[in-house]
Amino acid sequence: MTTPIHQQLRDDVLASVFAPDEPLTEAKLTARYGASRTPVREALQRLEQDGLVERRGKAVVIRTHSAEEIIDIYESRIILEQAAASKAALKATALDKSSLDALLLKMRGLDINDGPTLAATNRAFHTQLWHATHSPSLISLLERLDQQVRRYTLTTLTYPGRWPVVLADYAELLAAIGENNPELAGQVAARHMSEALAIRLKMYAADPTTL
Amino acid sequence: MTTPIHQQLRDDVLASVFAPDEPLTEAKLTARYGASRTPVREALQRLEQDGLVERRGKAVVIRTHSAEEIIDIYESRIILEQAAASKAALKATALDKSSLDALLLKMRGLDINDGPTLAATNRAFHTQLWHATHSPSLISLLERLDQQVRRYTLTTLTYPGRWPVVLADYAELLAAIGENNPELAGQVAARHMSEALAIRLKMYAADPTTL
DNA sequence: TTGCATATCTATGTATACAATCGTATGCAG
DNA sequence: CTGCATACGATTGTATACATAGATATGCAA
Repeated sequence: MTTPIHQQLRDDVLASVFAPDEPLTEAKLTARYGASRTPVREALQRLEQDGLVERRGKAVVIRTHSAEEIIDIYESRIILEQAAASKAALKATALDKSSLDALLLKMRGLDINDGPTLAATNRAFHTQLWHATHSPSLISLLERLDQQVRRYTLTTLTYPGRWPVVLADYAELLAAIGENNPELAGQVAARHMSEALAIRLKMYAADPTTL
Repeated sequence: MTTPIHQQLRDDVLASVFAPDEPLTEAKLTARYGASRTPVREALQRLEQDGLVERRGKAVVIRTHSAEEIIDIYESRIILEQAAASKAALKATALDKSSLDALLLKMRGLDINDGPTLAATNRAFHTQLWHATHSPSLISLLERLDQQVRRYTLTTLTYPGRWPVVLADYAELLAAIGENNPELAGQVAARHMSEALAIRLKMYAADPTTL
């Protein structure tokens, strides 16, 4: 039931088009997207339920997360990524596996300094992995968590020396999935995500303003 | 941003007031709740995002889940309940612990045959446990999963011999939380939820119509 | 000048009119 | 009788008018 305006607005929010304190008034959005208030309101409501915006008093504003909240979400995600990796090791089809292999191959060829492409491809890899679980509930939960913090693009991928480790982790992960070893796959995923969180915390400690 | 009509409609849906194939037309709901189409539409949209209703073609109908889908949700819930128990063992305050103790005490005094009360109190216990994690993301994910299958009230609690085991499990769980043992707490929770799923599967195998 | 009361203005909440669409019934032809 | 085309009806999608509330500015009095 995702309307065009909902997609546009969500994309704009995720692309940080709006400032965190800028009120998203319905009038402004109707002008911007050329629709009437009704679809705009519905889009806003969906974004609110997705945790992307929040009501502050009467106004709707971009939702920001404290460092604690981001860490909390990240910790939940570690749990779910581990579970997803395990389940993927049990449920992945040959097609799933070859898609993941192809993605990893693609990632190996990327420019290590092209942050946005790295981030996008990395996300594609994760998404593909989630789908390899063939578990609608896991997919939905992970998409939800990811979306909530996607705006905080301080990705760990460009952290010095990180990218090769990421590629190695993924290779190990795919190997575990390839041989249907759920424990190992889950363990690798958990370690990988935990390291990402650790780097994130380190970056935050070094400069708390760059969430 | 939860409107009165949204609450009423959700309560009615969770109480199985509507048949799974009955179209929830906006006209019918405006009449039932005495509001105009706009708030009704917003309520329907929220329920759709929560996975309680779905659009079938143009109509909105109660969302039903296949046995596979219910099992899938249950498996995800096992993961999250384990995580929640672990985190509760780390984060629960003295107040959290005493609230849980009080709830368990209350559960011990319940009539073993009063299914609805058993289910309600059991849910209260779980909810309290979730909150003891002080993790907004975990709470939100668990509430989401719970809500999606709450209508399938075929609770395992009235299965012969189950209730005493439940009470024993909870006592063990609270003990683990009391001594801040996250591994044990998580393990107990996982075992508890897995057994519940196993019973559910057994009940389903015996009579596939009673989801 | 400060404090409060009040008026006004702006944005949202609600109702309803209008448009578009989907499903269905109906009629006609083969 | 069956198949398809068409027209109609019901329901949702969209726009807008109206109601309401919250914030802010204004003016008066102390």
